[in-house]
Amino acid sequence: MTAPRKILHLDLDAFFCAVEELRNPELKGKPFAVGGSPEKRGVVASCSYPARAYGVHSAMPMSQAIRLCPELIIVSHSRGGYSAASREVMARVRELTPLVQQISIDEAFLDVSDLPEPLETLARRLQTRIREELRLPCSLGGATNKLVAKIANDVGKSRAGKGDYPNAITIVPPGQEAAFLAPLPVRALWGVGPKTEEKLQALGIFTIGQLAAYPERELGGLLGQHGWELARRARGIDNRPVKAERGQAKSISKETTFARDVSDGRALEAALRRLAQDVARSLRRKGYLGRTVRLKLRLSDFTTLTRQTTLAKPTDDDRVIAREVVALFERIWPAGQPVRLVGVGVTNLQKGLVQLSLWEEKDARMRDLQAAMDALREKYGQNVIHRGVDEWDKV
DNA sequence: TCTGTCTAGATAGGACCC
DNA sequence: TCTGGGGTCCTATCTAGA
Repeated sequence: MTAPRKILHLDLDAFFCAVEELRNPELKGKPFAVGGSPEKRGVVASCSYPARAYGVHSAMPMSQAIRLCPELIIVSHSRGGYSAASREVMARVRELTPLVQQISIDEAFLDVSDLPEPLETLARRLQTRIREELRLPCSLGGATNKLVAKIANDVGKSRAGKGDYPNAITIVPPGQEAAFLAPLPVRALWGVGPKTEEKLQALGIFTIGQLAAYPERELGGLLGQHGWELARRARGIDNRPVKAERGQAKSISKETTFARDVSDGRALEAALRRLAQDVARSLRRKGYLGRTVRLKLRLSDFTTLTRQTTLAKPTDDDRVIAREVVALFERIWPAGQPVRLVGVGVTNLQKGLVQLSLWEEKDARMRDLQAAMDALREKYGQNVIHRGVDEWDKV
């Protein structure tokens, strides 16, 4: 019989807020939220624990957050700097074990089965190091699998005292998985969102224990493959490995919500072209080509339409993506209908060797042009610059 | 040549996650 | 009264070709 695995789940507490406090210590102890502005229909990306005491939570519309907490300080999340802090944390995590699966900017799973120390000791050591070296608070959950480790962490954080960072450590011993999960609401289970919760409640299932006791076959009949999977998870069974390598991206997209709904066709088309440019730039930066171009439209009543088209050849070209997405838009937009959000995405990705060389060639030509401009500037002075910019645009 | 069946791929939408 | 952005995965339906 193999020994049970030892898995840790690390979550940086109110990560964006913690980074903002490092940048501006005056925020400490005050109710503040990082996110978009209420005028631009922004939502809360992260909020401080004093703000949470007012009922503010992430994903809440910022306008609603302000109503709940009128003295709420809003910090724009466009200032960035979070990735650098995240990299610092992950570097320390990888010093403990190379078996790290980073699942978002502020979360990771660690497989520490090969280390001799107990989970709690390892969790405490990592937490102390991140706090002392980076001044960032974090919580950890530990168990024999990823599912239970994550839920343990969520439970530990929610049980911590309100008003300050939780800095929690919660370990579920081997064999105790199902008993630990049983009293928790089904919503705590990975893969149960508002819709599935509603369906389960209609069956009289409110807790994970009730879900575990429910006939598996009936769940499968009601929810398909998802039902079978939930039945296993409810018993604390999860054999998924901690995947240290990051898989290849499946899609790249950009979208924008207008501050006010837009019904002017030309303005919408211009927004789509800008997004197509952003997507193409992102593809090139990451070295991908995409073959399927996807349009997303959200109307003022929140109905969301998507249309996609598959190209004969994969691309990372702004003009091709813009052309396709505008054609899709013209096909489905009921002229004059107010639009709340537009999005452009590319799927069917592959690594872009051919196109990349074209861009490299373009870069080389730009470098040549730059060298020529420098030489001219040296010879004739600054007045050659405008001519040079025209040449640049042609490239 | 026409029709039915099967299958794979494309498409659209939904649910969920952080 | 409101409901972001960037992803992944799943399912139902449509369609084209064998």
